Amino acid sequence: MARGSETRSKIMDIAQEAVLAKGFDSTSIEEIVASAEITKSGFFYHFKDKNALAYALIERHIGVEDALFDDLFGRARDLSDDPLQAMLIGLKLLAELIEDMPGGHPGCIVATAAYQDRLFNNDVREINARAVLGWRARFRPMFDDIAAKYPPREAVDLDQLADMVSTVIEGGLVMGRALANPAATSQQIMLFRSYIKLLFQPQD
Amino acid sequence: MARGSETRSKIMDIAQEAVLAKGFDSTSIEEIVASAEITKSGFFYHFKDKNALAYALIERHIGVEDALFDDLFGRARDLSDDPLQAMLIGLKLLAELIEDMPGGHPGCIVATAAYQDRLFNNDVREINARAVLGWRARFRPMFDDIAAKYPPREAVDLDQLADMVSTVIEGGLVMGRALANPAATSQQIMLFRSYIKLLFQPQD
DNA sequence: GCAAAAACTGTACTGCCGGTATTGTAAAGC
DNA sequence: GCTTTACAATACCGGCAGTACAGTTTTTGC
Repeated sequence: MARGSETRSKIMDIAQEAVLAKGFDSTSIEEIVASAEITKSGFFYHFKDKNALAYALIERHIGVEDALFDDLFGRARDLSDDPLQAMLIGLKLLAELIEDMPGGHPGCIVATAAYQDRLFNNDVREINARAVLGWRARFRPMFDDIAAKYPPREAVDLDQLADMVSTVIEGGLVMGRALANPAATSQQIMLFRSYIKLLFQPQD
Repeated sequence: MARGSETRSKIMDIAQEAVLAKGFDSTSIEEIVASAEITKSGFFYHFKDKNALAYALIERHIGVEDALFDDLFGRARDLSDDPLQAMLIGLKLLAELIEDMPGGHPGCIVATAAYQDRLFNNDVREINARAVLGWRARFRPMFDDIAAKYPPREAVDLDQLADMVSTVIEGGLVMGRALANPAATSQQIMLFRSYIKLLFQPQD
């Protein structure tokens, strides 16, 4: 029992590091098994193919990220009872968190999956979509609360606004990679925060 | 002269279609040469490796896109002398343009290149970075003009704001793919437009 | 009109990689 | 003590990027 899941997570750890550094397709199974000091048979015992590995990586990542976001926006909510202030604090904390992340954000895995669509099968695409919809489900109620208290100055669809969190992060990661500027993502999050402020905060 | 460049662009046309549909790595050279009715030797006569093909595709795409943006924001500028209004009109036109694009936006090529970083060599990464900086150079002066006339309500870095155009588009494309919703990108552009409006437009 | 360069064809091969197949085996659980 | 789990070992297939090299046609420059 213990032995099996240990090997499995060892494979996943090694794979995740390589995938974040080089991308999914340029990470070979043979390289992973060599690094994990197992044989190919061992790998295929745990994962029926490379898709299954991608699926497992994304699934695990979603869990970690959910816990992280629960903590982060929970703390923000502790710091202010006001839903708008809590959101602004949460976005600031998020920007700081991402900036401090060495070697980039694991969200790359999800984005990579989105772009290499045909490379993956339906299962991987579905769990990827579920992850994005999970973010929407997380942020939408927060924006509902904010909008209930502070009428937005512009008519906006709150689902689309919730999706903008993902958009800015994923887009920011792409920009960060393209420009070799790791700070890009957090800068873009701060701009989004500025938008939220202008959209909901009453003028003095 | 004519024959050579004809074959070359035929290869690129076929490759581009396949890359947009399936991604770069799952488009094989053998498949391209079969479709172009040439031999493998013919392909490698024009492109020394797959990197060179990617480079050529991105380079050509940048040219097309530049012309397209010149036209689009030129028309917007014709419709209004005010820099803010011109920007808002331009973003609206951009959102409509992207929405009407069947089969997604060619910008995918650039984003794919950013994400499959290690898959490509330095040349490809550099031209990709140049493309992103080109967008910044395009939008930054526009925001300078706007900010000179309408002082922004929030302190923002105008380079970062210019980069947000790219961010929202690239992020929107990722979201669109993940959710299988082609409208996502244009919706996100319209949210960015709403931000620009709130940031610069004087309150009544 | 002819030589040289450009634009290929044809064939054969290497090496990496994902995935399959099969046989065997040490350890854990019941 | 028998079965299941968790692998190891070896060998192989097919797809694909890229190379090598020799030969052939088409275009161009003089």
